[in-house]
Amino acid sequence: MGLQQFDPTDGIFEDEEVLRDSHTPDELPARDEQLREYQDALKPVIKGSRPKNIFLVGQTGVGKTVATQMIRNQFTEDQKQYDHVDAHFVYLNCNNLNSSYRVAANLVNKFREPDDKINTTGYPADEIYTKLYEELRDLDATHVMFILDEIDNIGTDDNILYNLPRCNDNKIDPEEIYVGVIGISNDFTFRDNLRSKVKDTLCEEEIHFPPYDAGELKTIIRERADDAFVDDVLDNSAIELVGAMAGNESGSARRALDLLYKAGDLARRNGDDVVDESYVREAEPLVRKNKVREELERLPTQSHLVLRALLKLHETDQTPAKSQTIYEEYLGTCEHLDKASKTQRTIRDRLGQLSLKGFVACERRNEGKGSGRYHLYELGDVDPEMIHEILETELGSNTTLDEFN
DNA sequence: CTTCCACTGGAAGATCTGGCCT
DNA sequence: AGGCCAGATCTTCCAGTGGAAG
Repeated sequence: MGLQQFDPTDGIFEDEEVLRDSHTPDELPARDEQLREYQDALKPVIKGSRPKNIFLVGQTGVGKTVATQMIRNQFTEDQKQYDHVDAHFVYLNCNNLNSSYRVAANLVNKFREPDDKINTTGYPADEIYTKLYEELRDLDATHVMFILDEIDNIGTDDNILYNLPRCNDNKIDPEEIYVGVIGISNDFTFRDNLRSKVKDTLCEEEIHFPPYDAGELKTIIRERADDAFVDDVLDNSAIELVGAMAGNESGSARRALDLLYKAGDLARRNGDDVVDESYVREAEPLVRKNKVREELERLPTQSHLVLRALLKLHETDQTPAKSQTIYEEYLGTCEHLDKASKTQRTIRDRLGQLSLKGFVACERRNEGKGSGRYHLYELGDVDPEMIHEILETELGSNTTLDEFN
């Protein structure tokens, strides 16, 4: 059989990009109240006075980032008709930035050309702030609003959140530029762990984004599906089921759209021209499994080694096992694969992390005097086959290097 | 109620990497 | 080159823990 023609159309999707995370929709259903609050909170900026700091909280996939993009676009458009205000928005996703220092360094780079970026380590802490303030002074604008998405990543190191909202007090003349912060977090406890001074300034205006319920999710799905799918392809039963599933579980629109995309993808591969609820059912475990797989792959080498040791114990029916037993198996694994081994304490930390993520199940035992207190570990709710596969590629690839020596 | 086991997990600091500045 | 800086990861040390046994 010869090659088929390349054909941009398929029977299912009109524009599958619409279902992706990067897509900003024109409408944000069921978020009218939040959008109104958001606009109100930005009023001081359009008036040309000192901005308020804004804090958005809500779980993942409930529209915080999308709302911010929409508001930002609207604001940028509206301010064109006024001479007295020229606000810049600087967006930074703090994913993987676990300290104020790194956030500040990344903010500096937001103002710089690609060939002029600074490195994110090596400077004394206050120099980073000095550099940041210099960039701000050089900026030709009346306001700058820093949007710090997933700001909870910085943990308890809240320096940046202390300094930024206060830099108009001493570092930067408000005549030059006003500075405001918009913090976005999906961790509800984050705000409470901040120093109270920081909390008060950052959360001047707090906007809460609740999870979507099934009905709201269906509205969102219908809207997106209109652009994403070829007309009449998406069966109503699929919409109902995706809405119910995502609504039940997380209230996350992102999750609903992931599901919808996967269902469509399955139908396309199957050569079908209707996406109905059976495809959604088929898609659900695949979407979930994919998430787990990605997370497993991202684990550091030491965690992979620990998993490998545990997997071996699992296969020889020696689980659940004490950390001591696992450690001994781990030492054997390291030797076998010619990797440097770490101390027991480190491996205990790894086990703890694995169990937090749910890859490992942990049960505390206490047999009192004579046998003491300890933990028993076994594989968590993960398919051992999948762990095998992943370890093969992550660890096994190193052993094949031997051939080249 | 006290003892005591066999770990657990917090704290502090060592070591290594990668980068800045003079 | 040498001093300094921050992050990441790991080591060392050890007080603390919880509950059955005594």
